[in-house]
Amino acid sequence: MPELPEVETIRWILINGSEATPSILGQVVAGASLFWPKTLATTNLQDLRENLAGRPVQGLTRRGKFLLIDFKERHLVIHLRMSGDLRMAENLGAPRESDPILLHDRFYLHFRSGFGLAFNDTRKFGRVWFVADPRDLLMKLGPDPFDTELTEDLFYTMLQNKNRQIKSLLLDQTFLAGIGNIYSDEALFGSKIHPTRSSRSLTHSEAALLLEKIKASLQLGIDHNGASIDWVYRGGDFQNYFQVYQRKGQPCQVCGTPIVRTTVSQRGTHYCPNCQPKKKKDT
DNA sequence: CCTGAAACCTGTCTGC
DNA sequence: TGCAGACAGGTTTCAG
Repeated sequence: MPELPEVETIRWILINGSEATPSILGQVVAGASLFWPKTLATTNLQDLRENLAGRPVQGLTRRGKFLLIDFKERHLVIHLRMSGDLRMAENLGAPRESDPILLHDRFYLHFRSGFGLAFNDTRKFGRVWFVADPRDLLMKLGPDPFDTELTEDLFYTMLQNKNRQIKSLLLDQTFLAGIGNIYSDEALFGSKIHPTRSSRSLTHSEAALLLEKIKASLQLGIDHNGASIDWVYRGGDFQNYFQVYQRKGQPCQVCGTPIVRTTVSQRGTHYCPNCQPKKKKDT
C-alpha cells in the first residue's frame, strides 16, 4: 500500500494526533502485544517488552518507506509493505493476549496514557524490527529523492552507471528510496519516458526532467495526504489525480490516446504509448 | 550485472 | 450461483 507520501502522511498524523488521539511523542511504553509472530522480525516479544517498558517516545522519523520510532538507545523500525497501516487507538494501555480490537491487527505498543499504537496489516507482509542501531537496516537504501545532495548531474551519472529498465530502477530502493508503483508510473508519464527504456539511454536533460517529475509527483501525493485505493482508506485523495496509474483504456489527459497497461518487473505498469514512445518520434 | 519467476499473505473483482 | 484466475501501494531470493 504505502509509498513515501503515504508513509509521510501516517508519520504526520501520529506526530500531530487527532481530535480523539494524542501525539505519539512523549508516550511512555507500558507493554506490547503480538498476534502474528512473523510481524516482529527481530528478537522476541518478551525481550521487547522488558527493554522498552518505561521508555518515552523521543521521535518519529522516516527514511524511504521505513518509519523509525526513537527511544534513545533503542529503536522500533517499521515497514508497512503492501497493506500495513499504523494508528493510535484508545483502550490500549495494557496487553491483550486473546484477540485484537480490529481484524488484521498484528501488533500493539501499549502506553501508560491508556492509548496504544496499533499495527494493522491484512496481508502480513509488514515487519517491525527492534534494534539498538537502525543503521544496519537502512544502510543499503539509496538517497531520498528530496535530498539536496541529489543533483541533476549526480542523478544522470547514477542512471548512466546502470543498464536497467528505468521503471525497474526507480522501484529499486537501493537506487532511490521511497518510490513505489504509483509514483514511478506517474513520474515517468510526467517526463515522457517509456518505462522499459534503458537507464543508460536517457539524456542529461531527460534525467533532469525525470528527477523533477519524481519530486513533483511525490510532493503532490504528500499534499493530498497520499492515495487511498481499494478497501484501504486513510483519508488521502491523491487517487483522484492519477494521470496513468489504474487508468488503463482511459484517454491520456494530454493527447487523448488510451492509456496502456503492461507488466514491467512483475508490476502492473501504465503509460501513454503516444506521449511515452519507446523510440524517438520524428518531428 | 541484469531479467524474470517465485515466495510471502489475504481479499476483491472479473469472466465463464 | 460458483469457482478459477488475475490482481493488489513491497521486498527478498534464486535461477539463468
